[in-house]
Amino acid sequence: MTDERRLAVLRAIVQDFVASEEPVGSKALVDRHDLGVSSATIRNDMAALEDDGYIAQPHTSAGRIPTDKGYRLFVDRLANLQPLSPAERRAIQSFLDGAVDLDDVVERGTRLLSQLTRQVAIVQYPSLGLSRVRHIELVSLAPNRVLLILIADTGRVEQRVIESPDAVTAEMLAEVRTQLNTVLAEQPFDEIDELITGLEHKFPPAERNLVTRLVGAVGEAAGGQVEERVVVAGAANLARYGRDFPQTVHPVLEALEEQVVLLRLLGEATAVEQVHVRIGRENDVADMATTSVVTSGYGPGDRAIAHLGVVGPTRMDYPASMTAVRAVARYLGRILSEQ
Amino acid sequence: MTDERRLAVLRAIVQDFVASEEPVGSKALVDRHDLGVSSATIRNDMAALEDDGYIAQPHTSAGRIPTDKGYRLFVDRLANLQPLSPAERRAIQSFLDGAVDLDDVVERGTRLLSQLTRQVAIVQYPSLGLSRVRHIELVSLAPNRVLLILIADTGRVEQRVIESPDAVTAEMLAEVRTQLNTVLAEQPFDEIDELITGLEHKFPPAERNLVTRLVGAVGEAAGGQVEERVVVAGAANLARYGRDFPQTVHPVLEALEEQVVLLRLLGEATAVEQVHVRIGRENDVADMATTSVVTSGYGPGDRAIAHLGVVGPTRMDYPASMTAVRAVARYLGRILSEQ
DNA sequence: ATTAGCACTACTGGTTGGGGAGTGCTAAAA
DNA sequence: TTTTAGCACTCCCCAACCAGTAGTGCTAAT
Repeated sequence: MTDERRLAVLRAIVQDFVASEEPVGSKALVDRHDLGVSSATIRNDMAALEDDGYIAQPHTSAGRIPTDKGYRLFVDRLANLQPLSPAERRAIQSFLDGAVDLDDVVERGTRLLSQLTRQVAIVQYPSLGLSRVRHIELVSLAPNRVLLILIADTGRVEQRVIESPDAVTAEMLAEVRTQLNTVLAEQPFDEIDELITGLEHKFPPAERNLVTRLVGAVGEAAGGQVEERVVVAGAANLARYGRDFPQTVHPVLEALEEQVVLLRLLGEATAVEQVHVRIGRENDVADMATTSVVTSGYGPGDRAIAHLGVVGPTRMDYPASMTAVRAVARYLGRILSEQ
Repeated sequence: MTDERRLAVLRAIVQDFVASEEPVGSKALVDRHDLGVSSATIRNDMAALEDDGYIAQPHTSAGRIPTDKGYRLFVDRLANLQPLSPAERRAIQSFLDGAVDLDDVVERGTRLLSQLTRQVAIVQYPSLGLSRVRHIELVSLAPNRVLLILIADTGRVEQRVIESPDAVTAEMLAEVRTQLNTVLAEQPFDEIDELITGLEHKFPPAERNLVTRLVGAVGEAAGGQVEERVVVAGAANLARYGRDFPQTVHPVLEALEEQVVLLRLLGEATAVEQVHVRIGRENDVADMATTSVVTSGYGPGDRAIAHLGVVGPTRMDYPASMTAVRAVARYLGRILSEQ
């Protein structure tokens, strides 16, 4: 019994099961793939694969379905990512080219990804913490109310209203704006805190109170994971699978409404260009034990400053999802580098 | 046979069916509501109600369920909205009080509404067209790239990047900004187009090209329904009902991802304080024939400048939904008027 | 190491037969 | 005229049962 054939059998099982959504038996396998041996031989191989935990039987006398471990082996060693077809490539291009904004880019990217994979797509905005300051703007809304606008080099724009106990004059505002921009321009957001400490001492004592407050707000807005933003699209695709894991779809949908969960799913900083797959229980969100997540980092250079990915049932078309995720990540990265 | 009793029977049927999700029979009715007559009498009433199209039988020898027409009569004449409990009132208050931003308000409002009703909640941002300009800001991002920021009196902030063929100097930008603000401050957004036509003639010919472009972008951003924004939360709640209308949940979820559909659902300008109900086929979205929509306008004054609502199965708790929608609309309106 | 053959298992789908909830109708009572 | 008790009837629901079948594991032969 050659080891390669066993792997080929596993691959065939995964492919057939993903396609048919039904347990696949030895007979069906030899019919649809020319493995060159009889179904009896395949049965032996399957028994071995089951012993090793790669596949399982829903019940005796049923076909086999891949286990999480089986999928893992599949994506690690058996999945060959075919490149996108020129048509797909063009579709992506034209879909993303019309974008005018970062908002637009992220929005379209998410929709695109969900349509491409027919699954739930998640795209994170470029993380502020990993970007640089392009510009800071302060706009007076009312005497004691200032709108703070942060613009990052990725094109991301964040705004926040700051309430001030005292009235703010236009001159003060202009002065603070200038100071902030000279000190912070082109600096990484995550160094803002250090850079602006003590800035209020450049101002006359009477204004210090206000300046401290403004500066504090800048630091806060820039600092936290508070300001991570994530967009989801294609939740309807989950329902398509509903028939199979019916009572599972509700908690999953619920989980997908939580920012925190989304960020956890997208995972820690991976390198750009590297596609990550977490299968079933591998992702540590309780309600997601029956789903898999395919993610990738993306960014303008070779550092990932944001993540994107798709969520679907463990029984998904991994190669297709991985190619799509990688492709969209690349395009978004390219767009970011043009900003 | 008194007419009132027939209505009471309809009310009882609606209430029981909403609670139990099962067809309700004459026997069960007299058990749970003291109607003072026997089940045989109720049967007669039910036959009459069925003749008039208010209730229907899934099949012979089953109980009755309300038809769309029945629900309609129920909400029009039989539903008595009980006021919120003090506890609920406090919950809403504390939930919305923490909001710092308009974004925050809308976000929290949507979540609140979906939790209150356990249904899908939709909240629209205050329509730009119906707001007034508070401030317009132009920020130079790159020599030929300008960030346009529109701030409305509702606190809504819109931004848009404008590409310019020629380089823009800081002085030009400042001049345009001043002009725009003097002309437009406190003016309604939907009059912007008229107000800014010809503005470029106030500038030297060399700059006119650019000014036209900037001004055009302002008009465009302000003008269209393009810039309506809608937020959805609680889509997971749809799945709870999945068991009942199982293959219906997918198209509904899909429809809810389309901005256009959402706006159609929220409907045309209703007066503030007035809760609207559209039942089943009454709302003209094809995939929504089995869902009902409860909406209300909201705004700072007595004019509705935005809408919000919930979407659920036709078999929903209308009184509860209507009270919740009305309450949240009121609170949001109040918050807007404080901006 | 592979394969044919065979006994065995358990799901699937169709059929059958109470049991029950609910109805409509009729005739009597109020 | 309205209400009610009684009763026959309908049709769903459920469980049991029954082949039919797809699939397996094992054994013995190639």
